[in-house]
Amino acid sequence: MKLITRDTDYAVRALTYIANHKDKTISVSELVEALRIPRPFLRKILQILNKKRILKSLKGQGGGFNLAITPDKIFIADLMEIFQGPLKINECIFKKRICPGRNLCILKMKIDTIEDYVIKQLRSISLEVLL
Amino acid sequence: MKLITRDTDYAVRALTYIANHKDKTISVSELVEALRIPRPFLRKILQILNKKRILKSLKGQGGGFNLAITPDKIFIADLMEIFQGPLKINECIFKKRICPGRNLCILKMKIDTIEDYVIKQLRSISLEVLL
DNA sequence: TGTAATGATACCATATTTGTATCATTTGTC
DNA sequence: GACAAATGATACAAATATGGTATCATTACA
Repeated sequence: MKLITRDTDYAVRALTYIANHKDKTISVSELVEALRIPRPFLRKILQILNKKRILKSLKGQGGGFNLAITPDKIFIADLMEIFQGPLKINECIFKKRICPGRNLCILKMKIDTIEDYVIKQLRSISLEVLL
Repeated sequence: MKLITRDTDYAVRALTYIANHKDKTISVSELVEALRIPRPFLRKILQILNKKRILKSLKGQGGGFNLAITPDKIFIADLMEIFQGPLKINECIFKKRICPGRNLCILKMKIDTIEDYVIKQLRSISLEVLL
């Protein structure tokens, strides 16, 4: 059961590193060196974060990445949504079918309650909290 | 993000059906008919539940399954453990590595807190509650 | 003894996750 | 301007997990 996947995890690591060196533009090479994350995979992740306006990139010699927004505005929940899709803990099993009975509806309700709590928590964890 | 996988879901459905007909021995055929679950897959699931002493089986003509324990002693968390492995929401990403910094430890602690809540909730949902 | 049931087990298909490879584009430096 | 160092875009591939099949053995009732 994976709440946080590898790419989200890598994103957190990269972002915390970048946040901890906020005066400097950080290249992929430096991140690979520091975090030991497979280079092409990390590049893909950073490119996504750039597109999502969480990082901004500088091309060319001496280029690399900086935070596009302050760490208190970046939440774990955001990163999870970016890399793992919508925050639905219970990726609904009942989707393509007629819900086959009240009993499972009760279960669904209970799972939904749990889900609400989890999402609320995830939305409260900012990058700043982790620094 | 899937909290409950298909096999756990099918197990819940089968068990609720069996629980709702507790005087009768329920065959795979009847369950397939009632629940529209692929037969060989359902069989596998029922066999596992039998091994785990949640169902008891009767072989031969007129055979099938009955609950081995009362519905108030069967919890969603149990079924999830059977079909999805240990209840670790955060199937630890830090496992095979040296934890690379305090920041991620903080994240881990926060996730652990969420996890404790979720597991506690799941352990409180019995089959009886769903009937 | 035949048949209707489950037990055990090996296999297969598909989707997701994780990671790779390659070429195009931009930009600083000589 | 040419070169080199960086990211952008994108297609591909390996590994794993999930969902499902197939088959033969075993049991037990009629």
